[in-house]
Amino acid sequence: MVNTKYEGFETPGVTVDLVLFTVNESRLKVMLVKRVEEPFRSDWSLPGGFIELGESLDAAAQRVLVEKVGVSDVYMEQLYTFGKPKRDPRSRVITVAYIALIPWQSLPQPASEKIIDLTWSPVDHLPKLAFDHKEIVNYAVKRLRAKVSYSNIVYGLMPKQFRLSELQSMYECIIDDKLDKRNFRKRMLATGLLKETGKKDTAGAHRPAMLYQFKSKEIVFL
Amino acid sequence: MVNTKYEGFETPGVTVDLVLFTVNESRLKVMLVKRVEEPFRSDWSLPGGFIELGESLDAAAQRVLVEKVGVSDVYMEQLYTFGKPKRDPRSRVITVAYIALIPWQSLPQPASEKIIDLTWSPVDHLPKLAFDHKEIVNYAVKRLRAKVSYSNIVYGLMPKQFRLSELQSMYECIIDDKLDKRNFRKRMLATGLLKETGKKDTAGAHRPAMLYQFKSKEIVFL
DNA sequence: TATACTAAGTGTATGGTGAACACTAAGTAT
DNA sequence: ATACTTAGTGTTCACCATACACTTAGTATA
Repeated sequence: MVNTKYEGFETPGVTVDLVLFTVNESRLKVMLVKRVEEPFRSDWSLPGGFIELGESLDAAAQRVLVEKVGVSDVYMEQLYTFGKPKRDPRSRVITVAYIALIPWQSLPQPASEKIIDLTWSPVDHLPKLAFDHKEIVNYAVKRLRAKVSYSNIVYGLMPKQFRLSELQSMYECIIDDKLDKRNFRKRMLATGLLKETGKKDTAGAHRPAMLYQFKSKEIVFL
Repeated sequence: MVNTKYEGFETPGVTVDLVLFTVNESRLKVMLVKRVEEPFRSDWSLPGGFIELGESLDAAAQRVLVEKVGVSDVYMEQLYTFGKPKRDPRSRVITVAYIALIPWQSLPQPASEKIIDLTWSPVDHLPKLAFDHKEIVNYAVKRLRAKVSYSNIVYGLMPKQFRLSELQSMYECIIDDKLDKRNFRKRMLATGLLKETGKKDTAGAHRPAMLYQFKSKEIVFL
């Protein structure tokens, strides 16, 4: 904090931007929206919005999530604050970036007229992005990949019940590497964070798999 | 980013606040400055300041460091952004908090007339702090303690050359726990980040110790 | 209804890493 | 010369991560 009063200073704008992750078709993807205004008109960008005065940063991120994606109650955490002076060519804008995770199954089907200005892009084949959004996405991917290895953060991408093989391929999509099945199962069950549901998944022409779920929604560091 | 223009919105103030760590008298300490104005007049607070329009967040943090502490070229990283609506009772202020590390030996001696409004407080015996600064400090301590265990971030607190026993007690002060001498030395030397200087520290009535230094100033994750 | 197909599910051996643990070495002070 | 202080050094053991291949239980189809 500082002793100086703020009146008389020209003040920067403050936004939140969301890096919303999902996994679909075995790819880690982020949500992008098409800009309809200059600058960067018709480029892709992260969903975001200016914070409102009575609203905390977390609340602003939640609001943007509801407004732009139509979901709530997903895992979200603050990522980093980006504030280079020229990141928005119009005026000084500082953005507090958030990561959010959403299971593909939980996504609402977008209305058909809106689908054109919303896309899910694989993180390793991003299109040109507006502002410094590519930098933000890359930073977010780095954080997510790191966090996957020392926490159970993937729960945020899983449906309520799932096969262990689905959990494994979720890990594999995120870290972009293969894992050993037996070791993976041992490690996961050893955490004590999973419980059998008793139900079996009988889909597919093969032996049915036990369905599991997380005991708790809390994120835990291993 | 968002499509809406920002003109016409009442905008929040944006500051940077510094959690500046050092270790002295075997205690992990943070720098605090006494407030001279309302609100929280004569309470302790973190050094900070409003960002200027042409200035990046990192640059603002550097500037505050130079202005308030009189040092530069120290390890610094962005910590987190705090933005609860009522954290400043006067008006909406969002603060981007930074961590900085400085070896005690590198601190300039404060001019005697200023010393009264600057103090170094052990992190586990903080006085009452202005705004939400206690929350910020606690978050910073958590981050520092975690990071110490998986990186060589302590280099930021060490003088150029040091005995391994000094390095060990630096770790011990930060994590507030004792370490085994032989295991510590093995682990540190195994990182390959240290090199012998060839010099010995002959101070003290005992066997002289080899002086070491870090090969590089880069922070490395182990 | 037998056979092919697919994914589920399971155990062991090995190498590496972290933790516990105590004595000798090399100086200074008295 | 003796006491004192910190520097410096190796080994054992328990645990964990890794590598690795076959049997099981269903469905599909010939």
